[in-house]
Amino acid sequence: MAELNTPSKIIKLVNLKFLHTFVPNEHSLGMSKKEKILRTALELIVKQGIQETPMSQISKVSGVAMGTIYHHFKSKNEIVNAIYIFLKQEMGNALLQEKNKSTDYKSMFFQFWSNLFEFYRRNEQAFKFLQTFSQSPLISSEAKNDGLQYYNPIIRFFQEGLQNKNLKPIDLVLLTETIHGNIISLVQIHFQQTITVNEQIIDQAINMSWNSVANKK
Amino acid sequence: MAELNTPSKIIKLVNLKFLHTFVPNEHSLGMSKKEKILRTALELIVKQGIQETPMSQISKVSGVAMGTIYHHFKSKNEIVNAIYIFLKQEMGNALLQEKNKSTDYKSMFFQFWSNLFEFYRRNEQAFKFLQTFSQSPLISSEAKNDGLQYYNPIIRFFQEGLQNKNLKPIDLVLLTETIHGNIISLVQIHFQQTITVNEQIIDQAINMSWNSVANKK
Amino acid sequence: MAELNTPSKIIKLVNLKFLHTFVPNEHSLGMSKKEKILRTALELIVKQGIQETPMSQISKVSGVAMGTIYHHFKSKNEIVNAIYIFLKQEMGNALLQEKNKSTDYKSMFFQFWSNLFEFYRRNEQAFKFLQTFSQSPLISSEAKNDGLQYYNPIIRFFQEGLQNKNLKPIDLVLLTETIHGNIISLVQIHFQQTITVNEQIIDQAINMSWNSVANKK
Amino acid sequence: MAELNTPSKIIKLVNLKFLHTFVPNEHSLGMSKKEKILRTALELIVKQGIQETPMSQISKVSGVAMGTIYHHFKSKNEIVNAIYIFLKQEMGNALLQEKNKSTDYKSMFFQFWSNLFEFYRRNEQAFKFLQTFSQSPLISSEAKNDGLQYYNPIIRFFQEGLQNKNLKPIDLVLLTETIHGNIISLVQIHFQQTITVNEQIIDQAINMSWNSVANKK
DNA sequence: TATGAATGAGCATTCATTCAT
DNA sequence: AATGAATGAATGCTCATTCAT
Repeated sequence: MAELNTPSKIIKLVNLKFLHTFVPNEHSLGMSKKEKILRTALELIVKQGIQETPMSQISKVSGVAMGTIYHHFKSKNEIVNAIYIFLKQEMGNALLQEKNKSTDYKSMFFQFWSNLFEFYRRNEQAFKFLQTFSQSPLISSEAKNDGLQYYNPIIRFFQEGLQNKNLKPIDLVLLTETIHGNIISLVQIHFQQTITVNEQIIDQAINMSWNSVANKK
Repeated sequence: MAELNTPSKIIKLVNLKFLHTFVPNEHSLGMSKKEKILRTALELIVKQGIQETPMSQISKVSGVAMGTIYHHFKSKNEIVNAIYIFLKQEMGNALLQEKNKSTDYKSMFFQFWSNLFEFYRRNEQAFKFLQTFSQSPLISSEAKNDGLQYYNPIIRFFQEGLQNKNLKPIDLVLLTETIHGNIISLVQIHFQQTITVNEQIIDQAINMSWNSVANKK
Repeated sequence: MAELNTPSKIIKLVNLKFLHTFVPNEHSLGMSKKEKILRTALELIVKQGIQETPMSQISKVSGVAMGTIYHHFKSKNEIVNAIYIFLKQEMGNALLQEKNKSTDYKSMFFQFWSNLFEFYRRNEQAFKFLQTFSQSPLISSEAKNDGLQYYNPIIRFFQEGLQNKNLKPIDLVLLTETIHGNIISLVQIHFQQTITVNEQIIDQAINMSWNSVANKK
Repeated sequence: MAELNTPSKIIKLVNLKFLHTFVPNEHSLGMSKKEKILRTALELIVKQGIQETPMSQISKVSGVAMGTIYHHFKSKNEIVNAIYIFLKQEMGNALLQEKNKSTDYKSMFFQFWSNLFEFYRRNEQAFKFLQTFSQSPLISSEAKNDGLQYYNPIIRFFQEGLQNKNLKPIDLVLLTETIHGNIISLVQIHFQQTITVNEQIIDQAINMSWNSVANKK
């Protein structure tokens, strides 16, 4: 871990960005109605589930009238999809943050891994939302396809590793899904609080990932 | 993989068991009402989601009257919990099937891995149900606790591996979650059908898992 | 009051009678199924209301199977009517108990008054049931007509009082309903426990009734 | 009776008031939705009983959609309580109407008696509703407590009568309940139509009440 | 843009009654 | 007589969406 930049700074940026991304009107002092709706919906849906979150509650908690919500979004489903697309973007941004200048493959692997882990850790709602709804039929295939693009940098990174024999010859899809799964596992442990996820645990986890794919020459 | 027994036979047994476990009345030739309800509910819930599966549909599809469903189960929720508990049991049984007589640690690791993977692969509904509802607040904590016990054999197996230095010194929780996550990842690839999961892919996947934890002496 | 027999002895007789009236089979050591059903229904209906007392609960609490209940009674309604008829009979019996040998009109008035009051006081369930369902359309008009006959002795007693100028010239229906209402009022005070209904209060109450109708010559 | 104002005019006022009390929006020409719901519910519940009056029927008969009913009232129960509270208010108003300027105690007694009798007689639905549900556990204790206050003027009037020896020394609770019971009895006779309740009968009834409590000096 | 009252189809659940044993 | 599993119509209530203002 010593050679890695701590991801905390990166995430702070991400979080600040998060705070304002929903705001289309940069002149408004408060949040735009649209942002209020999305924030409230995300919070309530993660806490309660989609079916357990009536539009009336989103209206009440956000302070935006029912009719206004429907002015901005065609349906409840559209809100869910809007949240999904936004969070995927955020995740994509987090992945690329402060990429280590080093061209050392292992360092870059650690950087990616850490970026994604920290993004999820810092954005519990985002993590839970994406975990719950990534597979859901509620999310349109357009939104899903749109979301896939953000993995492209990683996929390219893995392809490069396979070509350069930094990685063992493993099917690209298997490689991607497994490493992503490893990150998810650690995030889940973190939020379940079964054990405290400290630097040592993170270190163990990243190294498990690395050892599962690294081509020891 | 050559040294591993194919798990397909095991799973067939499990499935047969599955067919009859719900049947309390050994004299009945067909399925008991209770079994019909649970099977239908599992099928519909996996396909459509819980909220999208009205009790009236479970009644119609299963051919069991509404009132009869409520004679056997207190609520829709209780049905979901009953399915959860049953599937966890099945999973627990699958884990222990045809345990290789070999005391070679690696072989046993492969056996466990394969058992669980094959169980999920052969029981798509079980997999999707457990993926979707394992985290859900709909499942009572009693049911969840009950479900945890079935992992005990694996946990003991990992503890033993740590003690005997078969495994690298890794936190036990991290170890368990990560390996389980690896299996899940492969199952998901299988069901998404992005690529065809053949013996070679399975072999790569198990070896990724093994390499991530094996203590190369 | 001094010249009146204490009604307690009377009521004890009534109660004993009550205990056995439901028992058609005098050889049975326990209660008959029919009696168990009626007793349980009375208790539950008074406590919870009719709609809040499902047949299934009557079955469970009485220990008599659903089918058996329907063997003895055509419907839930029939149970309610059976209870009504039985309780009216009991009331009728109570009215006539230990009638004072004295032919003094006032004494006899006091006797009637006291008999009815004590019957209600000793049989809370009977009182509440009759109060609630006497007006109810659930009770068939046959049952209601049947119930009316038990007031005949009182009606005759009042007619006699009117003829003999013991009573003021008051419409017979008004007379009967008002005096009965007076008794009901006292019973209600007793069960509401706003005040403790002791001998003095009872005395005041009977005298109010008497003063409202007595022809002071 | 000659010295008493006929209460009919009073009641007409009450009824007019009744017509408009439910209307919160003074600009609406017709009844408010809320009023339509309450009126319809009162009518149907009195005619059929609570359990026999489904919300769907209230919706259909009132011409207000189901959802709208639940927009205004949290539950069926809340509707029942709203009706109860409203009717108790009406009764309270009726009690105080056109109070005779005379300070003659007997006249005032007759006035109160007549006011309450006429209110019930003119408002059959109110009478039946209150008779049926005043004891019911469906009515919240808050509503019941709220309802009690409307009897205060009468209670004070009786206390005064006891102090001034206009009335015999009778327990206040007994006094109140009995006189109220007498009124109820007459109203019931009226609605049962066993006999026609004309001025003469009313006169007899009030005098029975008065004779039962008056202190003949 | 914004509001929130109004809509009504849809759902989980209940319960009187039946019937095979 | 007795049993209790089975039935399914009926009910209270929810909630995504519309629309008049």
